[in-house]
Amino acid sequence: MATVYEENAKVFKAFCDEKRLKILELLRGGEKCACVLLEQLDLGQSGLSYHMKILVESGIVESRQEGKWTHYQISTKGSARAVDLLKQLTTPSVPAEKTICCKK
Amino acid sequence: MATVYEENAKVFKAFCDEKRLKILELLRGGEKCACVLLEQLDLGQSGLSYHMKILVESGIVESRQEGKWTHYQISTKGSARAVDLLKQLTTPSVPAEKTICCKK
DNA sequence: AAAACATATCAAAATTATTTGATTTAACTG
DNA sequence: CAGTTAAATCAAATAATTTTGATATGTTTT
Repeated sequence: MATVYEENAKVFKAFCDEKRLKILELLRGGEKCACVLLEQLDLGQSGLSYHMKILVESGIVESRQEGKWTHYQISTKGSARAVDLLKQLTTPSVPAEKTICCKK
Repeated sequence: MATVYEENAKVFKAFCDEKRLKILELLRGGEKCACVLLEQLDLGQSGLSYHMKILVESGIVESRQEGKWTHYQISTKGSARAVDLLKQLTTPSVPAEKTICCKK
């Protein structure tokens, strides 16, 4: 089983890579078929598939099969969850402890 | 010069790694000296330094020098910027284009 | 059913990130 | 000023990610 750290890291993997940010930018314009992404990106077919898998597993993108085509779109829910998580990870835990350290 | 994709990816690198998430968790409890982080984490001195550099460069953490000690804390501004950026990266661009593709 | 097509998966190679130990830099201490 | 300490930097080793090309899977078309 994955630790909570690994689970959380997975969400942000979506945003850690240039290629994936380009894919997300395209998806901001609406749902896209893999074939459309492929012709707009400097990526081979298996490379696109690799990145789409990471995006889907992060929860930020969802896919919809239609015959032999796969359509991808940004997940509103997944994105909202990522925003909440990011806030949580950077918000002080309530009683900000006074750490005494480095006594000279 | 770095692309905007690289710049944006850098922000989220902070959250992509288990060790860095553990560091952020500690910093949620308030400002900490490197020496304190070191004794709470399974990391060597140079390893901690490596990760702190990535965290500082992401803008999520800020450092404060005090004599020979370095103190780290979560940056409120940097975190807010990351949240805004995340929202931006996942929000549909205004007129959601209807993409026609994959005509059978 | 065979051919064509879209996408996923696999394995190997290439690239990038992380860890580790040694060295350096800078600041304090006596 | 010599010695000590905290943290940064460097280089080498290791590990993880990404790319690439080949093959597999599943769907549609003929």
